[in-house]
Amino acid sequence: MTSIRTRFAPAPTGYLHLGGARTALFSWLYAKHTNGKFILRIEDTDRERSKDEYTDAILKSMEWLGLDWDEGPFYQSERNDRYLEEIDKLLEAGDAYRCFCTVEELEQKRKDAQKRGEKPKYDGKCRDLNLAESKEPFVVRFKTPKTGATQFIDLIKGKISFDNSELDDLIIRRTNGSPTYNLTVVIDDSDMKMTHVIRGDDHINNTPRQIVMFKALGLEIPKFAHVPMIFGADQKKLSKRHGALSVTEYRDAGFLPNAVVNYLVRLGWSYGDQEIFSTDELIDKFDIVNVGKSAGVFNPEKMEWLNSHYIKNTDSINLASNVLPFIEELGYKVENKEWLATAIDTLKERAKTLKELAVQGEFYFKDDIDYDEKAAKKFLTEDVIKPFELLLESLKSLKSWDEEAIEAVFTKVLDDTGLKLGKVAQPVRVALTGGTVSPGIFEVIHVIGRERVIDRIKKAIEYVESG
RNA sequence: GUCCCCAUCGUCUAGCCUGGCCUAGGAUACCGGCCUUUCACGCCGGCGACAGGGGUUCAAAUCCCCUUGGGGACGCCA
Repeated sequence: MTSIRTRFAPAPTGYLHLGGARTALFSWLYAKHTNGKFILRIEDTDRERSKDEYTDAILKSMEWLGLDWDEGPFYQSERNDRYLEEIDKLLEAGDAYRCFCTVEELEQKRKDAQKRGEKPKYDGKCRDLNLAESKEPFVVRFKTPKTGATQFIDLIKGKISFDNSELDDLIIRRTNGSPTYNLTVVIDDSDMKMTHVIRGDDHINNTPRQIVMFKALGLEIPKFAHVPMIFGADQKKLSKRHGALSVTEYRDAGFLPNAVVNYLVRLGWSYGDQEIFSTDELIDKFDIVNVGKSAGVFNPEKMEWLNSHYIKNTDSINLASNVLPFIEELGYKVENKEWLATAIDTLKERAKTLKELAVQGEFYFKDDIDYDEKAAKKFLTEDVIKPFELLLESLKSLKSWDEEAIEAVFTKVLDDTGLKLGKVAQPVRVALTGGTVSPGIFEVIHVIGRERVIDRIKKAIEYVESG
């Protein structure tokens, strides 16, 4: 049995978005699962809209997601001669012909057809004229069979059939001489020996057109698997209107690649009731037969939930490098990664994104604490001077600076003052963090460190005394 | 409009192929409780779906047909 070869073939006309990423992921997983090869191909035949900037972004996004390719990236723009060669063959064999109809003419015919309630398609005016090359601009069209039907077994959708009468003679070579998508895909998928074409189901309508060309060129037809679309909350194909879309945007918002992959894979694919999958597990368990037929709605909350899961379950020391950029974005510098990891330990149960984590831990990184007005008014009152002074004294001389010892200090102060923990902890929290919400107070004290804790408590006392 | 595809909680889904174990399971979101020094986490509980109608069958979420609804494609874009 020949080994399986799949591909991802984006057009560099935009950033890699969630839908494309999922298609790439399915394709990649299927190749990995079957011990096959995953090929990356950049479909940049549309010179007007293709941009290097997008190609770079797509490659970066794939790398970030961990979707590595075995061959490529191949660029269609570099394979022009190959396409023209096949077009000539088609022309010679009478399977294609030159068409001199103008754009305006075609536009008008489309409108008329629409008016008559028909599917707008080329009427075949030049089909049997056998026109030779001339100075007039022309395109080359593929001569689609007029009768019969073209069908294929889609690995996801099942049997799909089109009447050939539905297909018109599509353009395979533009006036400017460049080849078009449906032809280049066929040649590339054949040249690159693809066994499985896994792509978005917006390509279902292209499939019969490609199959007739595979046949005309005498090429082997690959298997097809059309994965359903991802919709926005309005049930419409995911697009710019739906807000954050591109993979890089999620990276910059503080998502972990594992979380994005895990979310994407579970949208349209399942393995019983399991929700959390490691990459190795996915490679082991992924199969096209478990991909659903229907479109899925993108649900940001569930992706956040997965992200928080992965944040909680990643070692803080590993998380540190991922968090650093977000801390820097807030304008702080952190040199000591070990220390940062201890801070992250206290924050990661609470954050849905790395960005959130950095913001919630801001008091760890900044020098001067600004009090939240309400919090200060409520908690930094005369009553706290006494316990604060007691705390200061004990903390200054505390032998081992660990959470247990710090807790013991509090217990002692509570005993001496007869106050309840809440009465002391909240004011301390405000003194140290500026607000009323933070990780556990003993961990906070531990992480902030003796010098800065003492400094902040002193400042709080001064604040109270100065009214 | 024409062709193609799709249809289980708000959302992602299990179950469907190979009818009975489905009083339809899980996850997320939401609501409530417990835990608790705050907020979270965690744990426990609740809410909530087989689009409708016909068949076939002793029996249908599961098989067949129709209707309805939704989406996609109809480019010298990919």
